[in-house]
Amino acid sequence: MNLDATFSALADPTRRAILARLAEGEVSVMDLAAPFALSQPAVSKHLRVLEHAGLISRSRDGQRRPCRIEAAPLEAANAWLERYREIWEQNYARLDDLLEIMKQEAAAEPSKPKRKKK
Amino acid sequence: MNLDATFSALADPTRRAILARLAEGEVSVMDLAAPFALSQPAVSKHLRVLEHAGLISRSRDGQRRPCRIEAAPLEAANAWLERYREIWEQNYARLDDLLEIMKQEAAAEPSKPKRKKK
DNA sequence: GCAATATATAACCATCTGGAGATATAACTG
DNA sequence: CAGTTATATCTCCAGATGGTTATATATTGC
Repeated sequence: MNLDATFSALADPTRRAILARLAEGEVSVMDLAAPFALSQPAVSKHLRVLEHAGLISRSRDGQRRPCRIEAAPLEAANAWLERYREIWEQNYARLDDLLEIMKQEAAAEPSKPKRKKK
Repeated sequence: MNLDATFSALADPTRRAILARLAEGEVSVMDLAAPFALSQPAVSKHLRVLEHAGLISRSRDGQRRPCRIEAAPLEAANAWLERYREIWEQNYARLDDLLEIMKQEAAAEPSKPKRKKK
């Protein structure tokens, strides 16, 4: 489960769209390619990137190679991001604090107070 | 808030390490560069990528340009991933189901039963 | 075996990326 | 002003990326 490969694979909008499509179930390569103004080899390349990142797996159904989403790398990416959750929540907390302070200042003194220049 | 730029920025281990460092507070470029076997220009390039993705901002402190983490893009990335949460949770549910079935089959019949082919 | 369909691979191209070293800019220090 | 420190920018390079067209492979159906 390689975060480099995972985030790199997710950095392309075509590949994110492919994953969105696969979230609803298995889809063949041709069917995946249809919505895009892309050649079939280009789509195959994207699928190879996704497969290499472990984000999809493929089976065999006649001549089709249906793709299936594999969520483990997404979960790993989520776990990485989770470590930063407190930061953005903290930022909201700070914003709330700031808004609260501004409200109090506005109530205490309607004129614009000079800011300390640090 | 551009997911392409965000995921692309997160795809590099040096940049993820930089973010991890910044999670603890503002750090100057030299201090950020110290742990890496990288030239200063290389670190500046990484910082430019992070800044372009909105993942960091920079202020001025004398000759220093301290970097600060900006969590908004991380939150956006998290929101994108969140849409797939049910998939990996579902996969665990399926795995649990499968293990349960295998256990029952093993209990019912010790020999290897033939799998239905699709 | 042959044609058709689905997919993969090859060869090529333009652009991007991550690194380097050298140099420029900006701000402090004397 | 001159020297030092912090950072940015320029130029160069090798390799990756995303696209193309052409071609190869695999599977089904006759």
